[in-house]
Amino acid sequence: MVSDRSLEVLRVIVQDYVASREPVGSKSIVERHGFDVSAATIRNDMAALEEEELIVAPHTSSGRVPTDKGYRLFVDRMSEVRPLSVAQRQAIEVFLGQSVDVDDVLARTVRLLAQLTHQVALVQYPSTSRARVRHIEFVPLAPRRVLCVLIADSGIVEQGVAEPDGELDEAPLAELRARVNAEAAGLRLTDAAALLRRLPETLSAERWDEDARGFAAALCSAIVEQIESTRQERLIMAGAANLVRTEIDFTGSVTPVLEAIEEQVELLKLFGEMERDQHGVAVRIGRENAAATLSEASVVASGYAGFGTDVARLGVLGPTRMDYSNNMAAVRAVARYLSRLLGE
Amino acid sequence: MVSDRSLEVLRVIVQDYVASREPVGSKSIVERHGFDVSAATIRNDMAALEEEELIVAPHTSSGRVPTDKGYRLFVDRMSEVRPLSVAQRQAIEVFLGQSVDVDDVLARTVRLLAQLTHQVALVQYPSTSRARVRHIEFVPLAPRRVLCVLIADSGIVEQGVAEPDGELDEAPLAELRARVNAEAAGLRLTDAAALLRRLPETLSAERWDEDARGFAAALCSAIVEQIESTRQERLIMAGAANLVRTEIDFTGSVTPVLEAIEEQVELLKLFGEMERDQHGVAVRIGRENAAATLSEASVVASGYAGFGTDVARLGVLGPTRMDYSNNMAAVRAVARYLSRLLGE
DNA sequence: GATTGGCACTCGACAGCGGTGAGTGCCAAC
DNA sequence: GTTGGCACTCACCGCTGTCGAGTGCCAATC
Repeated sequence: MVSDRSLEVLRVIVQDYVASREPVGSKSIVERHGFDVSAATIRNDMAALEEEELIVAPHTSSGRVPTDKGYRLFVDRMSEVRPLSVAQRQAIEVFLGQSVDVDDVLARTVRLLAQLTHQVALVQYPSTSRARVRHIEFVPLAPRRVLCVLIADSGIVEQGVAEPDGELDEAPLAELRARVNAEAAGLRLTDAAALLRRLPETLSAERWDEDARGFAAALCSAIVEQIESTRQERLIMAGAANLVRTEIDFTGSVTPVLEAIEEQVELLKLFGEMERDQHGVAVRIGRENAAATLSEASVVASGYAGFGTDVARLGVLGPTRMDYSNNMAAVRAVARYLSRLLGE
Repeated sequence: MVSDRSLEVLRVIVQDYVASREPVGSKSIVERHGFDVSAATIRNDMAALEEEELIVAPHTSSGRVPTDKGYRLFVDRMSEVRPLSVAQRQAIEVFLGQSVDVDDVLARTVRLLAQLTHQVALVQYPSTSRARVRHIEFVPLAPRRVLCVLIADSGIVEQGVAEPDGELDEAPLAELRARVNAEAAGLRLTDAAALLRRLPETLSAERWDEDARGFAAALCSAIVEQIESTRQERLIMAGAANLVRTEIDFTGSVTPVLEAIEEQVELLKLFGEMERDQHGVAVRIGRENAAATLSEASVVASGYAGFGTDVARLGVLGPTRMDYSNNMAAVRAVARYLSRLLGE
């Protein structure tokens, strides 16, 4: 039985606790928030909230602290995601507006997000699992050295040098280039890899002798290698100092948390699982995270769109005691702006 | 007046203090290191070392701790940089051996270095200040959209999309490509940028009308932009958790240290100043660092060579109380291996 | 002259102790 | 349903006393 006023009490408990890091008591609630009831009444409400496991008292007779469940209710029902301030908006535009290449945009993005939220920011590199081939290019560098460039529609570019056994004139190289692009362009990267593995065999035997075919195979397999080694599953991080600053919110140490972030794999999995809610962002709170190391951490994330559909995710990570409203707003705004930028 | 035995005492003080983080006293020195003299004698030696400011006592009558000057003497005169263990060597080969592109190699390198040293590892992206143009490529993506790729001999590849006003057939585009490469290849990036700014004007007026010239100018300026925005001055970091683990070695907090690392600019400056010593690595200890935030930190760094001369530096950062021998050995070995890898 | 044992002294670490104050649960009264 | 009163709990703070590792100094010794 949780009354409306009780929910209001939960809200101020969350807000005050996030602001002060101190368990909040009934008296300070009525004093600081102009409730028209007495402290004893609030105590009754708090008892009800505790019954519902929305708050707990760290020790007998101390103020209350929100539980993960309490934060969850707060996030779902009570936090309006207020738009960013004008200054913050401008910061985004100024900070991201002048970048050229994707690496640079993402590096700036992650730093910006860390700055806006005062948390650790994470940006996943555009995933190639959904990305498609836009263009493949072969550039002769020297005899027996050909630069193979793969351009995906997520904007990423991979390159590598192939060292085929023989040589090939410009004309058949152009033919190969045309053929490869005609067949592979538009395919998903994984499909393109499969195609390229077979392609050399299908070259017409009249015009492609043994050597030329070997040459083509070398180039194709270089591209395949790039597809496979692509940085699809990579995260970049900024703002580690912010996490350390909140060290006190973690029992023990933040070391395992930082390690988990640097390991990436756990975070990538988590990013993959998260679903946007009605605000356009996804939030995982404390023990909602499967990983035990993250049981005192919350993650706010959103997908961002590249040249087509969502290509990857970005977000922030911090102690469960974080400013969800602000962080959700910042993550959403940055994701949107980044999408717009990459979509151009 | 520092005797030979006194230096030996300094060595064990450094070693024991690094190992235990506890100020080391005269008694434990004779006990644990088989000195053939009494504790009182060691105390006299310690008084001499203290006179020379090589060690200090944190409080009256507690064990001694090395000063920056003490560490410096240790590093310069007493630490033989012992080769890595076989297992460590193998780790390097396995970890780095299978990478394809430069981004990937460097990402692996920095993680490996963090793992080998248990410190924060830093790798500077190959500097372009000395790098030269290897190849420039223009790839038509769509009408009025041309991908411009710049390949430098440091191995880095920059790309961006130019959006010229008009259109151009393949033939003049090929001519432009040939011309640009003929003139720019081999130049330092900065010289190439200067050249490319002028180049469109020098195109023969007969075959290049107003529009075509504008088109060429758009492509050239895209390349110039890439040169200017190149990631020359970028650091990647790994092992932040290691720094946090050594938090106790920093008075106050590691937060400012982490911030300084993430800011990059101070570190890049520092990297730029460091000179290799006879071991092939450079070491900066505590207050030797100009930046006040790093006055309790030491940096061990080495340059690595790319396709020619030194292109950038890599190293580790940690508390002054670090295992210099091991870290110097690891940095040197990784730098050498990376150089070999990039030189191929 | 270098080395040694002895001795008084210093000082951080740790545990025990009581006072203080914010906060609680409960209850009877409104 | 709300309120004021009351006894109770417990973290926090500062104080105290003990313990032990380590020092500096000095006179005695090799």
